[in-house]
Amino acid sequence: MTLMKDKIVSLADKLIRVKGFNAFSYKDIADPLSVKNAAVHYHFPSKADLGIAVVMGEMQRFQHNTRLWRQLPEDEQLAHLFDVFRRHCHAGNVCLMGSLAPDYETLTPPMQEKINEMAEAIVEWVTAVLENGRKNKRLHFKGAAGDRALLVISNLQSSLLLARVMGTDTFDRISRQLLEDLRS
Amino acid sequence: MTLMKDKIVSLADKLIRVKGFNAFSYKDIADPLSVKNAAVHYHFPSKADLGIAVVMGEMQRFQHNTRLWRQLPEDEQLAHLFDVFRRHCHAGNVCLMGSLAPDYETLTPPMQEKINEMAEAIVEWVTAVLENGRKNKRLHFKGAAGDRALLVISNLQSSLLLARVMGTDTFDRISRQLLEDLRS
DNA sequence: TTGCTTACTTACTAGTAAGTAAGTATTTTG
DNA sequence: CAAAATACTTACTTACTAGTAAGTAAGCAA
Repeated sequence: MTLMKDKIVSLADKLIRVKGFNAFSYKDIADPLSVKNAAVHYHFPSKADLGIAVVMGEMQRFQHNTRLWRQLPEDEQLAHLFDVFRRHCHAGNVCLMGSLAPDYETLTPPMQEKINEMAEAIVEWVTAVLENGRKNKRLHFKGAAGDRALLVISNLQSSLLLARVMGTDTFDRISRQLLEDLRS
Repeated sequence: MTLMKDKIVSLADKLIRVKGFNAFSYKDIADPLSVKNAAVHYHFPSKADLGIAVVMGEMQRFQHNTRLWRQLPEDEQLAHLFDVFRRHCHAGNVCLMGSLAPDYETLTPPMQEKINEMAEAIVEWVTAVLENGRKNKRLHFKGAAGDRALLVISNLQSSLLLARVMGTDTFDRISRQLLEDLRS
């Protein structure tokens, strides 16, 4: 767990969320950390390696968070997820999926694969929470839980994108509506 | 109405939707059209000029379509909009907003401005359709029409992104769910 | 037919991209 | 204490980027 390695991943994560994967360079990482671009290549030989590390970092945070929330009622677990996105919104970030999906066709197959894994992990978790929440009468919706999960994720992702163009209250308007729909 | 100029815009539109604005170059446009990159610069001095032309083209198509649909019942107007997105989905495209929003911070202010205009035009139209549809009992939903419009647009946008990563049926699952929610 | 405009090409610049080979200082290990 | 691994730097390459300056061929206009 080198310090520098973590700093590189963390900065790359931020750059992907703010500028997009194809719009940042190794220089954008090396300069703020006061190292040379070759130092970044030492830790991550190719840009795809760095991209994969960023996605894996996000997956670990997601797993860590959802474990912390496991004991809570399902509507509160969902509210916590919304809150993660809200914080990103106010930091001017979009979510990793929202940033990487448009660039998907320009990425290497191994990186595409990691993005697929991340997407499936999130869908799986939201589906389970919705399904259990409906059983416990804490959440109410029509149709299959899997389909509804896609709708929820799609909204969270896209409201961050819209918020960037139309202002941060866009996120709150969408997510409030969405959470109210599920609670009543 | 030069032929070449239209071909350039049309190809740029496709490239933005498939690879993203920062991932294509003038060469990607010049080569398939069998001209030199300077020819592209002749028509569009800077890449931002080209980007603006693409956004304006999309706005014109949107205006043209919505005018054609004006006489239809609101739920059918909405279904037509969904269909435009469905066709993009099956062509492997994401929508312009979905592609340009992640890159927003890397774009020039004039181009950001044009994207804002496009977003506002779409939100305005969907809001009006939802509002009228609720009056005519053809659409049913809770909350403000403007908030609901954001939710609808957010879903259309994001389901194209998710479809790219998780397969095209993702789009259909989300949009069916969404349209059923509004119709019942 | 002279002159202007349109739509390019040719040939180039300056800058930046990812990536690498070889060297070095520092720490770790047998 | 010597060897080897770690974490870099220096210096470089190759390839591509947006963008430009100058020239040209074809068509139209007075």
